[in-house]
Amino acid sequence: MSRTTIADVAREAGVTKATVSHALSGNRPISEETRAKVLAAAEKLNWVPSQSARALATRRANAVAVVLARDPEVIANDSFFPAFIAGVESVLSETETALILQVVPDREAEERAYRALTHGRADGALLLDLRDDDWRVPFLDDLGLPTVLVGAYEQPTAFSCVRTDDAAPVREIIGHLRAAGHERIAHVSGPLDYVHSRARADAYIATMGDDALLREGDFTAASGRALTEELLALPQRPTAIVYSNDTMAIAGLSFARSQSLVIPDDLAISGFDDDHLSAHLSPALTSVSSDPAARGRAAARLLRADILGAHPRTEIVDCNVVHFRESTAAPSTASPTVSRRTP
Amino acid sequence: MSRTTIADVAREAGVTKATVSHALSGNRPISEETRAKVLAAAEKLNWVPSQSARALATRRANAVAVVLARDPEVIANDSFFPAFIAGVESVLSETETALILQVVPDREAEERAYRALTHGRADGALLLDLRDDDWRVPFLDDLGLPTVLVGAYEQPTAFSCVRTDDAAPVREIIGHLRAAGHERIAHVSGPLDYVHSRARADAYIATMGDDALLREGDFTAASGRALTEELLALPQRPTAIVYSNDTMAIAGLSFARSQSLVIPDDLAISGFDDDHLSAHLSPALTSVSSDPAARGRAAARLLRADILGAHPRTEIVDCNVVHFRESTAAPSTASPTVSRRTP
DNA sequence: GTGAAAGCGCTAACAG
DNA sequence: CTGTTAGCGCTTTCAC
Repeated sequence: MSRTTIADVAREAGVTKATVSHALSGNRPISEETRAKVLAAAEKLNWVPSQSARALATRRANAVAVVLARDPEVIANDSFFPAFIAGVESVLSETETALILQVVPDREAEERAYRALTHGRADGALLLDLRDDDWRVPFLDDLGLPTVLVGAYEQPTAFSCVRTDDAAPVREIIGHLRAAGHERIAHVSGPLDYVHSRARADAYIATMGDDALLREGDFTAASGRALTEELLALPQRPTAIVYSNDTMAIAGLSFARSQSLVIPDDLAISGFDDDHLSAHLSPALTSVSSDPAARGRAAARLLRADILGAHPRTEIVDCNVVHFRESTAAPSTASPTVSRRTP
Repeated sequence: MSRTTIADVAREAGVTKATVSHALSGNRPISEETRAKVLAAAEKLNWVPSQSARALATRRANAVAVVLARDPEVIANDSFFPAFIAGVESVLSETETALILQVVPDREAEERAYRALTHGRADGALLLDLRDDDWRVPFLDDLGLPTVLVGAYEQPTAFSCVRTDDAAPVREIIGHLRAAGHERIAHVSGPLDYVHSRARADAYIATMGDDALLREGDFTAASGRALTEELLALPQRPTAIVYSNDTMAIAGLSFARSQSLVIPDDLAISGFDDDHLSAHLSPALTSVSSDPAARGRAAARLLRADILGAHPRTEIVDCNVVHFRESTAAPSTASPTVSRRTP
């Protein structure tokens, strides 16, 4: 392992440890000459400062954390997460900051995880899957851990926040469906205590005027199927269903088909998240893409600023784009189109 | 932050720091009575040992790393990765071990990342996306970082390895296609320097007898489309194409359709990885599921053992299952079937 | 501009 | 069974 330490480098360069340290950090003026000597020695000995020693001395871990309290199966089927992480990483790597990922089974484990992280493992955290009145927000505030909320958290908070407008695409889809003559438009939401599910459902209710055709799912294929079955069994069945993710939409589409309904003639369908395969389904699925990587980048930048002591702020990353495809096309419509950016 | 230290707890409990340390670690016999006092004090002061101090003292980071040198877009569209990580985490969380994720743009950055990790950030690494003669293998060996290879690495190595049999499902699919009367069966592979692409392509060549209809793609939809176009333009076009992932298969399927070919009547198609939407396509896509979570768990367990000083060993996680669906069904075949485990 | 020395918070000999 | 004493490898005052 790391047998060579800063002392070896100092000896090799003929200076003291302090000089080596400063030559690398630039925290105090160093003559060009000695700096060169130090760098040469470091290079020669192939030395890299120990992160753990540095973390202890500076009280900074140079790492941020994402703790996920999700079922592994849900993680595996989520198209948002990997792209989000990729975005986060692209920013963190600029400053040699590591990303610590932790998946926990329950709340107790999650609290323990955050406590451990706070004490020397991470300098900040990214909070996903926000819920109304999320317990983690005051908890992390208490812990004093810099945190960025990803999602439209409504309660007052001192944390930075990356939001998107989830309502606009819902309004746009419903508008599109209505223009095509649809009146009985249903919505299959995600769990309504998630703020993003809630925002979409609220936009649906506001646009439709009531929640008679709203059904609460849980983002799994199973719930998409079950709720579609329920909706199609209504005396006045809906002619269109707006789903809160692609997985549920596909499951619903399959079920509707198994009942000999033709999509979109008998039933129009739209999803959310724009899974990379959705455009290739047949019929191609109308969905909302949301540039998770852009949101990851924004979140990472805000967190970095917060850790450095900046004032928390909210950034709106408006990247939701509705892709209208065959699953909502009127029978005559030929080629799929992409809408402009949602306003 | 962590203002309370082990000294505070020791004072509160009326013992020394060493006793506190051992009361928690169990590294030496402690009377039930003092242990209780210590735990009570720790609880009261809400103390959690500092990871960075512990890491420095024990020369162990209690973390393992995964470094990914991939394009963010590829990460976002990969169905293997999130499930694999979830599996890894399920094992790591048992021992409070953190997972450090790092995405790097190029080889230079990757080397730096591994160097930094070795020095106090991580105790081991998981290597994905293995290539023939992968430079990382000797490099990490040099660094002395315990490592587990995920994939069928063929060169001699002192590292532990989690392998699967990628050849068996390819043979099974080709056998199935031949039984259905197909003779001109093509293969669109991933980059052939990836060991898993290579293994699948080799199985294809061995089974077919030649590589006349083998085309090398890069796992992206664009390459799937382009190579399908190329294959379908042949004087004697193939009647079946075996793709090395679902993304390329779907892109190929879309293209074939745009040429008015009927799937599977005019062209049979199969994928790999069994994306969660693949079963819902129309026609449903024949694909190979490989339980990435199981492989993640196996890799994490091997790595933990290696870090503890166990002898490296190779574990075969045989979890590839071919799901025969409509895209390879003979026109008459009614319902999709699932094969037995590949032998 | 550089050196010397004192920690950061914990673990691990070594005593007793 | 418990206390004492050194460090782990770095950063950071404080002198010079």
